[in-house]
Amino acid sequence: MNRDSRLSGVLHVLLHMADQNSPVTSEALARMMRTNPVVIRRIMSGLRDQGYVRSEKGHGGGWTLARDLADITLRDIYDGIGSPALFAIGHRSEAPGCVVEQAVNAALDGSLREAQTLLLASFETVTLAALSADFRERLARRAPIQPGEPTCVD
Amino acid sequence: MNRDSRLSGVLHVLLHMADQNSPVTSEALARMMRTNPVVIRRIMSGLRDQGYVRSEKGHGGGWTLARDLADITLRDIYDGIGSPALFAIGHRSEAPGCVVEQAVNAALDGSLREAQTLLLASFETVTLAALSADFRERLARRAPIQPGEPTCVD
DNA sequence: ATTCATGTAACTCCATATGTTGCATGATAT
DNA sequence: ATATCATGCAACATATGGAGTTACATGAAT
Repeated sequence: MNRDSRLSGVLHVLLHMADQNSPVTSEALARMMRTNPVVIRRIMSGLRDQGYVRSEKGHGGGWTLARDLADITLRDIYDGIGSPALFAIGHRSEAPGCVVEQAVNAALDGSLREAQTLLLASFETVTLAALSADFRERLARRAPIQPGEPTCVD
Repeated sequence: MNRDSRLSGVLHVLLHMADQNSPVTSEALARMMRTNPVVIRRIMSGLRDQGYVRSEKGHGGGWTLARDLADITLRDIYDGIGSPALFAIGHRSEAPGCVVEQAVNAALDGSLREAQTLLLASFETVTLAALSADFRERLARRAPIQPGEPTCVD
């Protein structure tokens, strides 16, 4: 997986899970994502603790969605994975002694805070159901699909 | 210097340069930023090529601003250092074969593009002159300063 | 009991940013 | 002229963090 792609990766996993009616194993998800099962468990553990997904051990075990897709927004998932830093640019130091630095921080903070507010609000307007619908539409436009045919080659 | 702090660092350097009426050496700037002179030269080379600053060799050499502070915005500097990635979250892959991934990318792209537009527009409204004025105001509020006294301990 | 699946800690691997060294180039001072 | 000062730049070293991997424990279904 690329760098800084946890949110993207988790969304990918969740949508694939939504497409199944039985639990999906970490191994199966890992194959889809071209990564390691442990990585899947790692990025899903937060979402499990927050009640978005369930995991079960043993035969027939694996991961299942714990909520309706319509009740989960991108914002929920973003928070669920621990609200990682949104921006790649930031401060040199948090509490600078240098007054120049204080002025720079204040200016950047202002702009970044504004953008962050907008971005998170935007995340709140997108549900996983909407993403799934978009997915199905793209699929239909692309090619007819047979029941049981895999929808992911990545 | 911290990670992802080029913009912040460059702004810091520029404001300190603005405070001097003679060229400032990379070494002096490096001391202020607690880093290495070569790092300073590295992050300044782009700005020099774009005409925001000048560098001169030899005795009395160093860095000088090539434009009025009022004519430089945060956006200019951001572009000047090469328009680095703004966001810490992104795609798993650019041209995914998986339709699920395409839908995820499209959704994230929409939100991110929106936020990026706002952020860059915000950067355009802030001039270095405004930053410098803010710096002087903070300085005055803090403590009287003697002529020649250093204004930076970072 | 065996098999399957997750939970988790500890480790390796790797990409990237930063820091450092060394030397070439050019400008100024004496 | 020559010594000194400063940037320009390439090459290398180091540090950091994310991703991947291994190993083993736990618990559920057959």
